[in-house]
This record gives sequence, structure tokens and C-alpha cells, in this order.
Amino acid sequence: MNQADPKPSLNFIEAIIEEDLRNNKNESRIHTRFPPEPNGYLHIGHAKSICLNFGLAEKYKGMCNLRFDDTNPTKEEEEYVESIIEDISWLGFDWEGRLFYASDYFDQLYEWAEKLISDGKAYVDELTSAEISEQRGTVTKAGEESPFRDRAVEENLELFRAMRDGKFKEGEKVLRAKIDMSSPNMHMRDPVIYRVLHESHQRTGDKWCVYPMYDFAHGQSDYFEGITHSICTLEFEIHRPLYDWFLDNLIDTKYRPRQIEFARLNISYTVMSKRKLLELVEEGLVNGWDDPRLPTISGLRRRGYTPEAIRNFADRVGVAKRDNVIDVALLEHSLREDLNVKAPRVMAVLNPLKVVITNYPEDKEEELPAENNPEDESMGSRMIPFSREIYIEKEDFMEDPPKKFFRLAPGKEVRLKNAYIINCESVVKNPDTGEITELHCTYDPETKSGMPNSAKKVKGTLHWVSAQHAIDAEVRLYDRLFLDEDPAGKKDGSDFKDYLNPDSLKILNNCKLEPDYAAAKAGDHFQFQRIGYFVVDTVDSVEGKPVFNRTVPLRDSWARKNK
RNA sequence: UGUCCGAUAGUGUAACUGGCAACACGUCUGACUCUGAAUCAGAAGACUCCAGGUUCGAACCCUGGUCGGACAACCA
Repeated sequence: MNQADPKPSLNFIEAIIEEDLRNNKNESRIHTRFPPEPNGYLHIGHAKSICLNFGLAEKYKGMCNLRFDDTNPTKEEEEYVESIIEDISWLGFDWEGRLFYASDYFDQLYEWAEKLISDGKAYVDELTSAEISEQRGTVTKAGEESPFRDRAVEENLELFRAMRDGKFKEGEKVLRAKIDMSSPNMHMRDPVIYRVLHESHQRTGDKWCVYPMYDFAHGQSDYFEGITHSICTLEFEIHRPLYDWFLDNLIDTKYRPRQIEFARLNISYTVMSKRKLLELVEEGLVNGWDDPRLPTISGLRRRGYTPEAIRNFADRVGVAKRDNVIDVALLEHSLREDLNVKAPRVMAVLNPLKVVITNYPEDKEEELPAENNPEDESMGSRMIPFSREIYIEKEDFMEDPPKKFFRLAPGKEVRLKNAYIINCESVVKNPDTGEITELHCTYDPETKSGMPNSAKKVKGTLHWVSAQHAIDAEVRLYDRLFLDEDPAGKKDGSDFKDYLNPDSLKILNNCKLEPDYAAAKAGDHFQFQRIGYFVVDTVDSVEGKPVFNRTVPLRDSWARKNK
């Protein structure tokens, strides 16, 4: 093996870029863009594309623009523009002021449409959309030409201007590129490039009543912005000949953008299409676009994901052209990896069971030191109150435990984290229901954490809170939204919503927390020791009364073994 | 029954472009542990879709097939 730096492997897009750089293509500029349509919220699939586009620009000392593809005023809204801007910024990317809209180019695009007409390469059609669809043919059968295909240039120009001037109703006339009705590629069969829409546009108002189609806007917008590598998902692959056709017929420069397609991200146990996400939101199956169970950026943020975790994840999933489904465990791994070093540790009891330490003085209380993060000494420590009555987790006690149960059971002893070793003496039950209501234990004062005699080994360590000091908190336990690995991929006719997990959200109202954390601020991350990572909800928390969302549970080899 | 794209451990991505199939996640062992977490050490797991061909040598090149995906909005 040569110890000289092993060539870092490139994904296929980086390979293309490096090849272009070697050939001094486009004067060795690298300029990408992220082009969302403002008709929905961004999801983690978009995050992959954002990381790719901005990441490439960064890696190759280029630039990356943000451009809203707003060519359809009937679907797009300002609310979406704002959320998209917020999400990209939150992920940590900067378009350095290069925020554009396809609508910025409507004048130029209109002129180019006239140019195409003048060159005899576009015509005004007056067939209905049903008729156009019918004569387009099928994937295996050539289409037929429209009777309006061979109008004179002057007539076309006149008609197109009349379209622009509002002389026609929607659907009455369209502008079509004159390409090839027998092309094996449906997109080349005289595609519609301009349509009449008597709709006010979020940005251009009532200036226009004709709007360009995606294909007539996208490549040209790339060209106007000097984009060199126009990266999009696989479904646009079949559009590429059209992308190139417009450039071939409209520009005459050495510089030219190139469209490159990669496979979109899919993740197990969720859905990743705007349409399906919209359906869940609109039908009230989740609580809005930022529901913590959704793979939207805003949902993940509210769930407690960090930008770093998402970016690391995006790096790890790779970039290629084959369809893929990423194991959600990889996402969760990236998250835990980041939170492990960042999140302060806290003791919180989700399902409290009272423990009375019978030999601990009734009026005594002490403050015990606890480190905030064993992974990072600089995060310091805090003092936590201890007293005669504490709460432990219900599931940390079993009356009749299996052999390898390292927790509390009658006659067994455990370490209370940061405190003493206790021994379980007796169990108090509700005489009517048989339910365990209380445990009576004794403690050994010599085993206090940090003391010389504290080194005694016990198998288990439990988290706990002092009953009289603990604060109550609401905790929301989020789980995966779907029970099936691939809810949208079924061929048996079932709907993705058939696989919704009925237990994707469990609300716990009687959780006990260390007293200091009443002051936790919205968005603060914590690790509830032995349980998982939690974040203070940004929507429903109120001053002094935080609501905690479970971001992700800790890995749990005990639970795994017992499955 | 058209065109385009794709196929490498369970999942995802590599393989210096023809030279010992590697990395990550996951799984399983073990060590350590005042978090059954983290960390550390190790293991299992791949006829590289199939069949031919070229070559000293093929995951990679060629031929043929199989399987999967995309495409017939006045959506993007």
C-alpha cells in the first residue's frame, strides 16, 4: 500500500467537475444553484440537494445561488418562500445575496419566446389541452402534428402578443416549440412553452397573463445566472434533451450550463414527496408542516435534529444514480453522534415510581454534584438535590426479574447515579389493584459518589429525582410515523396512509425532572440519562413550563436483546 | 411493446479507470463503564444480476438477456 495520500474517492458529479476543470470548461468556473419551487416545505431530500449544491460550490471555490422556480402562480405562495429561506439558513448555507426568482427573467424569457417564433421554431396552437394530449401519441406510438403547426411567423407573433395582452382565455391558446412529433422522447413532441394564466403572480403582480413552463424557464435561468453545473434529480433526466435544445436554439456563446441528474434520497419508514407530505398535513394526520414526525426540515428542527447531524448524514448517504432507500438508522446515528458531544445530561423520570429511603433522615436534604457531559469536561457540573423520597423509573424495578436484569428488585441493590447505593427492602402495593405504589429501600451512607468507599461495584445504575424538589413536565414521545419500511412503495394498491403508526406520538404528563430545568429555553437540547435525547418544544413551551420532545432514544442493547 | 437510466454484503457508497472487492450504518461477540449510552477490540455477512466473449488478468471493456426505475400536466 502506498502511504501517499490515498486519492479521496469522488462521486460521479465531482468526477465530472474535475474533468471540466482539467479542460478549463467555462473558464474553470464552478457555479451551482438550488432551485426550489415555493409550493411546499423543504424536506430532508431537499437537504441532500442543498448540501450537494452548496457543498460542491464550497469544495471547488465556486458559488451557489438560491433561485425560486416560480413560474406557476396558481400553486406558489409567499409562506413557502419564507420557510424555504429559513430552512436553508438554518442548515448553515449562505447564498451570499444571490437570491433570485425565475420570475426575475420573465421579460427576457418572453423575448426569447418571440425569437423562437421569428426563427420559425415555435407556434401558437389553439387545440384544447385534451386534443393536444391526444395527438401527442404514446410512448410507443408517434404523435401527429397540430393543424396550426405551420402558421406564418407573422401570424404567430401577432397571436402570441395577443396572448400576452390578455386577448384570450386560459386554455384557449398556447405557445409550442416546433421540434419533433415523432420523437421517442415525449418531451420533444412540440412541448408547450407558454400558457395563458389570468392569475396574479406573487412577485410580478398583474404584469403578465402568460407564463413560461418549467422547461422553457429552467435552463435559460441557469444561463442568465452563469450556472455551470445544473444538478437535479433523476426524473428530469428525460428533460435534458429539451434543456439542451433550448440552449442550442437560443444562445451562441462558448459558456453553457450542463444538467446533471442524481438519485433522490429516500429513507425507510417515511415518505418523501411534497404531494404525500401535503396530504398528511391537509388531512390533519399530523399537526402541520413542522410536526416533529415529518421529515420536513422544519419538522426535524422541532424534533431536535441539528444542522450538523443533517449535513453529516447528507455526506454519508453519497451521490449516485441508482434508486436507494437509506436505513433511518443512519440518520439516527448521525444525530446521536452530534448530540452525544453537545447535549447536557439531565436526570428525568418519565414514568415515576416513588422510593422511600427509610434510613435517610426525614428532614435531611443534600446537594450532590453531577457532571453535565462526560464527553466534554468544559461543560462543567451542577448540583442536584437529594432527599428521603425520590422517584425512579417504573421499568427500572421488577418484582420477579430475569437473570440479567441489572436494576432494582426485592433484596437487590443498585447505584443511584451521582448519589448512593440503595437496597430494596420491601414493596408497597395498592391492596385493591395489586399495583406497585412505592418501594422501601435503605441506603449506605458510605457509598456516596466521590467518597473513598464509593468504589463498591454494583451491576446497575439508575437515574432518579428528588420527589419534593422535582418539577413536573410534559414529555412527548415521538416514534416513526409509519410501521412499514416502504409505505409508499406498495404495488398491492394500498395507500401509504394505511401504514401510519398509531403510536407515533405518546404524551406523558407526569414526568419528573431536576428542578433547574424549569428554566430550559425553547430549542435547548438535553440527554435524559439512560433514556434519550430531548429538545424543548419551540411551539408549546411556556415560560417556566417547558414541553420536551423526544428527539431520539439512546441505543438500548438491553431492549434489543429482549425483543 | 418505444426511448433513456440503473444493477457491488441486510442498507448505502467505494474500488487510483483492466490488477488481492473496501468504508460507513446495521447485526453479533468481548472489554470497559456511577448512562445496559459513549468508547475500545473483534466477528459474521458478496458466485460484484445472468450467460457468453476479449484479456495473462474483468465489478470495470464487448455482445445478448433478466430485473428495477423514469417518461404520454397548459406541474416543477
